[in-house]
Amino acid sequence: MAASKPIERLTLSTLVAERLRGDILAGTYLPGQQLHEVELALALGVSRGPLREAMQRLVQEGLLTSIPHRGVFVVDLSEDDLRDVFFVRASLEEAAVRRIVSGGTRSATAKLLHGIADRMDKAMRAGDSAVGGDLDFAFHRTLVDGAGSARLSRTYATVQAETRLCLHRLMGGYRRRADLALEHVRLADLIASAPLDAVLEELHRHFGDPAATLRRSLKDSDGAAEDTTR
Amino acid sequence: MAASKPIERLTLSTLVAERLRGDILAGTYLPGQQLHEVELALALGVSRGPLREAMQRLVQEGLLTSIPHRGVFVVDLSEDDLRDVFFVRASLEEAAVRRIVSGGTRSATAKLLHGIADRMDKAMRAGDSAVGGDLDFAFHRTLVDGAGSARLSRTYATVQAETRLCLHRLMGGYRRRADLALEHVRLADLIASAPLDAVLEELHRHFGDPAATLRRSLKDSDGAAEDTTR
DNA sequence: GATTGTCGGATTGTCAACAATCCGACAAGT
DNA sequence: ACTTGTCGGATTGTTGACAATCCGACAATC
Repeated sequence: MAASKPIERLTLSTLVAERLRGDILAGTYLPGQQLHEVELALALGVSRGPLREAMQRLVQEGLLTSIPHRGVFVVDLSEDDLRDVFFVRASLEEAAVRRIVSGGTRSATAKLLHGIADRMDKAMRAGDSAVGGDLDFAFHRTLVDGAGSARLSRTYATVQAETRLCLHRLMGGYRRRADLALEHVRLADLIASAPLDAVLEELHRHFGDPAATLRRSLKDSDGAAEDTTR
Repeated sequence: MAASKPIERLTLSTLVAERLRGDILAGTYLPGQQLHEVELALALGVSRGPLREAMQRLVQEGLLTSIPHRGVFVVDLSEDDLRDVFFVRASLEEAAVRRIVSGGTRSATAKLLHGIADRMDKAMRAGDSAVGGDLDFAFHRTLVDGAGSARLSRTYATVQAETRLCLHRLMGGYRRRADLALEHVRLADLIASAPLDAVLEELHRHFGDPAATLRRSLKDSDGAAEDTTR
């Protein structure tokens, strides 16, 4: 007999949090939009208690903001927020890279990253930006997971969620760029065997300058296939 | 007339979260201890709803862990947890140092840090380890705050809280070491004007090896004035 | 016209009651 | 003796009702 995992129990508040997180990240709600408890509880078929608990979680994750006695609102991220998100994301990814390159997970991580980069290349060639975008996120998440630090990964998840919000809010979504997948392949190559400095340099190049990316994005609002970093 | 700040509204759940956080960090509850909702709500004079919301927050902060239908427990941190906490803390502090040294907050941050280090020195000379310990935490928090990143500071706060838990759980509290305050003075000096590499090197030295620190702490359980890092 | 005061409606915050879950103790069956 | 089934008690999870808060609209006053 195969060994089994314990059955995972999920409270209603957990399920509600997951649903809301997905909807927020999918852009279902406008930035700054208020989530009305009574209306939302009715729509989800739950009472307000678990909904409040769920929203509390998302407030902690940075996706919602709560004003006592006024309500809970979807965050409205500014250009400064974008800069901050990118700064923290970059810091976390760098920390992960430092650990991966100096530790025992280097080749395993590179292998996973190569897998994702290849699938991302295929998706891009097939013109499927949505899948490509998801794989882009997965690439970076896998990179951070490669450090083997639960807390680093958990922190990264929240910041990555905010990145998605920034994409919707400030940049009009994930955009395809011709060589984006190849950049990821290159990163995976470097992570496999390059010196730390070379990896970090490429990572920096890969991120670019968030503000400049934003400005280009706003100028090219009719979609000139310009880069949007993840 | 002086300009006034808006009056801050606090929900009961916020107040409960703050109280619980303080009590947990003060070691009021044993590692792994269950917090019983009915009993605790009675003791705090609130209903279970706000208490549940508060506990949800602390679960997100990593101080509590929730098992559906079983209850909420104070986290029981292992040696691996200690390593992880220290790794993430160090990563965040490094990221802060990189930004401070390359940005415009260098001298202001160093000034604040010097102030704290001096007060810490005085407290240590006066034999007041508790104040010294609090100042030690404040030093590092101020260092991270100097990066001017709200998200970095917020993340650091949660990891620092876990550090305090580790101290209680695994190391028997904050211990005084003769030259600890001077180490902080030295760090503040380096942050004021040294090259990045020198600052980072001293920061690494300052942290030491968490596992070795733990082992020394367990061996010296009768208190040989050995270092406990923050 | 500007300022102050009042009120009602919408919404959030809290509470207490009931439902659901889980675990341990005990009984029954093999 | 070991395994399976049942039940009760303790606790958590959810619900709906009531309390509290806030804001905007409107009236009254200067």
